[in-house]
Amino acid sequence: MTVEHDISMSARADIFKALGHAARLAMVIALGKGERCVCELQEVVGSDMSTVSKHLTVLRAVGLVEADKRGKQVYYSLKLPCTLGFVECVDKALRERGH
Amino acid sequence: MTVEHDISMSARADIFKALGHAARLAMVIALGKGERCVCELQEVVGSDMSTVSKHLTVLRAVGLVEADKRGKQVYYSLKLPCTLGFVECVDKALRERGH
DNA sequence: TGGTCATTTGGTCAAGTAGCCAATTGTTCT
DNA sequence: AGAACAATTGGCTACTTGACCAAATGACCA
Repeated sequence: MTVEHDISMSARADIFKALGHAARLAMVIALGKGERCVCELQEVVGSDMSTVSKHLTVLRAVGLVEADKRGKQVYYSLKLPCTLGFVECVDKALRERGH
Repeated sequence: MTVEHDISMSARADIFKALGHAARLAMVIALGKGERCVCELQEVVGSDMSTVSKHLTVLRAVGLVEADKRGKQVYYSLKLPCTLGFVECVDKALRERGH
């Protein structure tokens, strides 16, 4: 068997849903290069810090990222690096049909 | 470089978004085993056929699946099989924290 | 041609999501 | 203690989504 069926379909879908937003996906890709604090991620996506923080809450809720508070800053890191592999496959498909 | 940055982030995110719904993800997983007509997919997810059809429109719009009309039926097939690989990785993570 | 079956489309409504601002929490520095 | 900074939370509004029903399309069969 390749794909398991005893895991809730919505639990799986929630992970995709969390990645289904340009800002959140951009942050996950940035985290692929190493941990970043919220203010650094804010620069990546360019929106209000409160918005960034809420996006990070979504990513944390599904276990895609992990938060580590150190001093005044909170550092986020990627817990599911295989996400980047899928992004590459998606990119390949998008390139093939000419973005 | 591992992840390209000249491809629109929202184009990528739209693919994740399309997968971010239990019914759509279930259909994609079912299509991983081979092509299926809409009525077969309807049995997989159990909702109204019009709802299933709209979900399939979403998947088709982002290029995840392909439609082929043969006689009265429309057969859908999976265009991005690497999706299944990511689902497996997601499953592994979900299992590790005890679904 | 008329009927039936598979699928799609249009419309409506309830529910969910994203963004911003303002206010709050918690930490460091003086 | 009080100022300054990083991050989170609450609240509001605008927008998007999902589900169902009803109606339309399109293919096959009698």
